[in-house]
Amino acid sequence: MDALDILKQHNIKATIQRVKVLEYLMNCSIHPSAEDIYMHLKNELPMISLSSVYNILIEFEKNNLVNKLMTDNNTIRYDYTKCKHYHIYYSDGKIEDFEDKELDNLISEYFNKNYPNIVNDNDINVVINIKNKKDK
Amino acid sequence: MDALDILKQHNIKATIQRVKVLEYLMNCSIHPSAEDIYMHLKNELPMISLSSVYNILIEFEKNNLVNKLMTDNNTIRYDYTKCKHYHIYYSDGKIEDFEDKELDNLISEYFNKNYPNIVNDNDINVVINIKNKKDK
DNA sequence: TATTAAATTATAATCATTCTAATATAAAAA
DNA sequence: TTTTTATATTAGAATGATTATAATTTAATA
Ligand SMILES: [Mn+2]
Ligand SMILES: [Mn+2]
Ligand SMILES: [Zn+2]
Ligand SMILES: [Zn+2]
Repeated sequence: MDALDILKQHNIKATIQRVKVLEYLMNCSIHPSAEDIYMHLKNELPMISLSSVYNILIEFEKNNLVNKLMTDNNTIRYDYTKCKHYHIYYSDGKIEDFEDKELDNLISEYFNKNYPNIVNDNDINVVINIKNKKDK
Repeated sequence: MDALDILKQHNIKATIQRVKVLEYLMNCSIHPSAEDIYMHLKNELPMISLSSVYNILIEFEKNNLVNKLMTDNNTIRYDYTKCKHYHIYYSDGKIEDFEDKELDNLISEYFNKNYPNIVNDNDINVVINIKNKKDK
C-alpha cells in the first residue's frame, strides 16, 4: 500500500508535504532524524519547512504511523511502523533493523507466561548496541 | 563497597562532588537526569555546580560506573552500573529496574546460538514500555 | 614555598525541539 | 461563485538540555 492510501486510511489529509514525508520514511532505511528528513525533502520540495516536518511527525506518531527511536545523543530518530522488529544501534550512529520471528515468539511467550498482567507483546523491545571498531 | 572505594578502585580522584554524585546514583532508584542529581545535591552541597555534575557523569561513563539511559523526550537519564538488568519505561517518565536472571539466560543463549559473531551478552538490552492509565 | 596540574565553577554557545503568530490552502456555507 | 471557516504550513522566536570556554579553586609536585 502506498503513502497516499495509508494517509486516507488514517483520515489524515494528504498534503504534498505529508505524502513526501511518509514516502521517505517508508522507503529509507536509515531511521532518519527530523533534520535528515527535512534535508532530503528539500531537493524535490524546496518550499518545505523544518517546522512542517516536526508537525507532520507528531501527527504521524499520534496515528501510530511512526515510532520514535530513542538515542543517547539527544536526537530523536523516526521509524516507519511496519511489522514488529528490533534495532541494532551502532556507535557511529547507524541504526539497523533487526527482524527475527523466532526471537519475537521466544520473548512473547516468556512474558506472557511470567508477567501476563504487566506487559503486552508490543510493549517489549530488544535493543542491541554494537561498538564500531574505530571507536575503540 | 562504598562510593569512596569504588572511586579509588577506578583511579578517580575522590573529590567531595564525585563522592556525593556517586553515592546518590548508588542509592537512588529513580534513574535521575543530570538536573535531578544537581537539584538533589544542592541541599547537602550548596556550592556544587551543574557543570560539575555533567563533567562528573562524563567521567563516570568513561569508567563504566554509569550507563546512559535513552529517552524519547530529549533528556538523558543515568543509571549506576550494577548487575545486569533491564528497564521498564512508564509513559509518565518513571523508569523502573527489571531484573530477571531467567530472561537474561534465555536471551543470552538465543543470541549465542543464532548470532554468535555479531553480539556479546552485554550489548543486548530489553526495554519495556508501559503506558500509565491517565495518559489515555 | 613556588610551580604545575587537575577539578570545579560560572557563563556563554550550541543545537534539537517546541511554541507562536502570520500566511496559505482547502473545505463548507451562503 | 463568493464568503466564511477551519486546517496546514511556514518563518522565526523561545525553550531547555547539553557542551564548550575561560576563570578560579583545589590539590599535587618540585
Ligand atoms: Mn539538546
Ligand atoms: Mn532539547
Ligand atoms: Zn526500524
Ligand atoms: Zn537501572
